[in-house]
Amino acid sequence: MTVMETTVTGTDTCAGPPQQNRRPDGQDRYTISEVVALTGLTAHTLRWYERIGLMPHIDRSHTGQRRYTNRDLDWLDLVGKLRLTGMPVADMVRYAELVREGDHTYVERFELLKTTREDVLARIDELRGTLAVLDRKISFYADAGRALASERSR
Amino acid sequence: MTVMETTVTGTDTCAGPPQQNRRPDGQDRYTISEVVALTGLTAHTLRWYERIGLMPHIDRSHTGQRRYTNRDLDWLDLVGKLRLTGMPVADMVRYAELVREGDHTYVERFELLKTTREDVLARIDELRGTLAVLDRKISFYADAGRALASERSR
DNA sequence: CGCTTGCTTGGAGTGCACTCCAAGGTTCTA
DNA sequence: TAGAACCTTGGAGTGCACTCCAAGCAAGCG
Repeated sequence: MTVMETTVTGTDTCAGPPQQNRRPDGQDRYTISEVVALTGLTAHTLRWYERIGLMPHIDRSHTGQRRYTNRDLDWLDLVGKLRLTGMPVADMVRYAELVREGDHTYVERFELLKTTREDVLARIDELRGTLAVLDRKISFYADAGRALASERSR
Repeated sequence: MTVMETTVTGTDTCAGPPQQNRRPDGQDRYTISEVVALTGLTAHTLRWYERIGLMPHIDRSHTGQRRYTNRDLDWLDLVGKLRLTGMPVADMVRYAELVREGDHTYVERFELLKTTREDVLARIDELRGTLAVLDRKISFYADAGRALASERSR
């Protein structure tokens, strides 16, 4: 047995803080509307994620309705975070493919995450730059406002 | 003469750091391709900005070609910063309208800038949150990689 | 059982921010 | 003065990330 089999295979979760409102593993078969409530995504979006390969194939009830597991919710949490970074959906799909392809893709996943991290840092810097401009203009308007007020009170 | 007339009317620039590659005021009549070179925007986008009211009407040569001024470049710099904040174009158009409408809109402009500032701060926080998740996953992959390497060397 | 609410599908539609096109006039350099 | 490069317009097209639709089956309740 290799290290990869025990540590990287399958889940790719390396779970974060424990999630609220979940059922214990074993009874974790959520309907799509429960997942809507838990994630804030729409049912449309959940089905669309599945169609484009951003989700694994979701388990189905005997009549064909989707039943999501805790693992699916973990994956959606990660996708949510990646989406917040501004990562394009196509890149997230690529990451999902790498996970599905198995252990031999772990270097590529690692690189993808590091690149994303750099992008986030760059974006934060960019935003700090805009903040400087914004603050300059805001204090300009504040000064103008104060001057106007003293003008009025004369 | 009111304070507003001298400080807020017209330019709305409250200039930032001096810009490179510009001609002195008075000889500032740039063609669209010069503005493309200076701003990194495309000519299409510059014309589109004008059409939707994000730019004031640009001065024209006697044959109808656009001639941009230093003031137009200042405005484009501000628009670029606002765009970097993620502000929707429609909101930037709204801001441009307020500037055109004159001094009595200055409170609304002030509020808009402060709201934008709050949005930027929130976005930075959000990105910091994603950074935490990213760092956790990255160190997970790094550990898996190191473990695999020592496995191989045995 | 009937009723309401929920879930299914493929495909079409939406909103945003550009991006490009055709057909023709303008400006510059040799 | 010829040719290349640049500029003009309205309107159509693009790519992204959803978002919605119609028509029909499924689930839960009195």
